[in-house]
Amino acid sequence: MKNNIKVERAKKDMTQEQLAEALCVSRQTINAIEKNKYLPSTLLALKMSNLFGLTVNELFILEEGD
Amino acid sequence: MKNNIKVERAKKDMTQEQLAEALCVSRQTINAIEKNKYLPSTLLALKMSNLFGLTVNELFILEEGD
DNA sequence: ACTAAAAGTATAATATATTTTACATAAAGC
DNA sequence: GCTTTATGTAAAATATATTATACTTTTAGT
Repeated sequence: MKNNIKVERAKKDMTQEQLAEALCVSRQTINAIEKNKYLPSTLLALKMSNLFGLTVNELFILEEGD
Repeated sequence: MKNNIKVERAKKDMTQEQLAEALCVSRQTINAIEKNKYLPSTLLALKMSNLFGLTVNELFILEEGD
C-alpha cells in the first residue's frame, strides 16, 4: 500500500498540523499515515478525498500482497 | 454514511458468503457493513472497489454529520 | 551557531474493525 | 409443513486505528 498524502499536502502548502486540524484528527495520525505505519479508516480516507479533490483510489494505491 | 454494497453484490448475483470469500473476510463483516454497523478499513474498501469496478467514493457516500 | 517551526518517534490508553462461534429469522423449493 | 440456503444478530476475543503526552531530530531563517 502506497499513498500520496504528503505530496497532495505539499501541493496545498499545508503542514501536518494544519491538515490534521482540517480533518479533525491528531497530527500523529497524519504523520503515521504518511509514514505508512497504518491505514486510515474509510471515513478519514473519504474526508481526505474530499479535501484534496481526488478519489480514495487515487490517494491510496494497492500494491502486490495487500 | 451510506453504501451500495448490497446493490452491487446483487448485480453480481453473489451471496454475502461468496463476497466474503472473494474478499478474504468473514461473512459477518460483509453483513455488518451492509447493515451499517461499522465502516470497513480502507484496505477492505479498496478491495471492494476493485471487485465491483467502482471507486471507493462511489461505493461509500459521506452524508451530513459524518 | 541560535532559534523556531515542522516532522519524526515512542508508549500507553481508548475506540473501532474483524473474527469466531453460535443461534435466530426469512425466503424458496419441494 | 419440512428442509435448505441466505440473512440477521450477539457476545467475547483479537487486531488495528486514533488520541494524548512527551521527547528527539530535521529544516529553514536570521
